Amino acid sequence: MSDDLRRVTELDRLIHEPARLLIVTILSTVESADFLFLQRESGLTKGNLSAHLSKLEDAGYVKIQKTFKGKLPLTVCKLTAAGTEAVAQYRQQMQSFMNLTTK
Amino acid sequence: MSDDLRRVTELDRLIHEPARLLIVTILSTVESADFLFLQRESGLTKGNLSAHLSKLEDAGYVKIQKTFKGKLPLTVCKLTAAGTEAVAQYRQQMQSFMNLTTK
DNA sequence: TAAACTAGTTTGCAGTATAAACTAGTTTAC
DNA sequence: GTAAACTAGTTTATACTGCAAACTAGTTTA
Repeated sequence: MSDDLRRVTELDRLIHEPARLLIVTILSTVESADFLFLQRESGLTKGNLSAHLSKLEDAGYVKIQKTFKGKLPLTVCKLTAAGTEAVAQYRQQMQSFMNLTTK
Repeated sequence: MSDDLRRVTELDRLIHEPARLLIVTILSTVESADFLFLQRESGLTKGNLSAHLSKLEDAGYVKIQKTFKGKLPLTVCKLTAAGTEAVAQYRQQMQSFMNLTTK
């Protein structure tokens, strides 16, 4: 009876975490973003952002390129195809869930 | 600029957890529900359900009444006014977030 | 009266989010 | 020239969490 409702427990926890949901959402609005841009936009601390980015990278959702801007390190992040797909699916599942009880 | 987006990190974590989101959503569709009904509907294990209910109770979101059905214990759960309000707010916040990028 | 069942709760463990502390290098001040 | 402050991150420590297995307390069945 509440089989549809139950699917809420199948949400991708990697995306579900608010800090990461924020990060991937920001990333989905730009072609790519460097670390400091993400930090400013998200308001997360460096440590926190770094840890979340590593998880997203491990999951294959974000590609991280380390280069240099002049002599300073520059970390550029970009959603992968898998990441884009995961975000789309998450949004679809969450919206479906919301629609089940909103009306 | 992404101030609106950032609010996603302010979501009530107590409600955000999928298992609890499921529980409170089920509770919001009924006047009250006993433990076994919730277990069947949610598909959660007893231990898990018990632990989540305790958290919701501690938060004041769910009222738990322990009685007996004949000689067997019966645990009846019910959303409190605060719980109903918290769920409504969560839904509103999550929907706002979704609307920011879905469009 | 022993075995199986009911209705839960507690415990143990593995995983998590977070900020503080750290690393490695660069620029500025004196 | 070298000490202090800054940049751009990563690692570590801690406190919290979700989860199922093990347990509790009582009841019914054999």
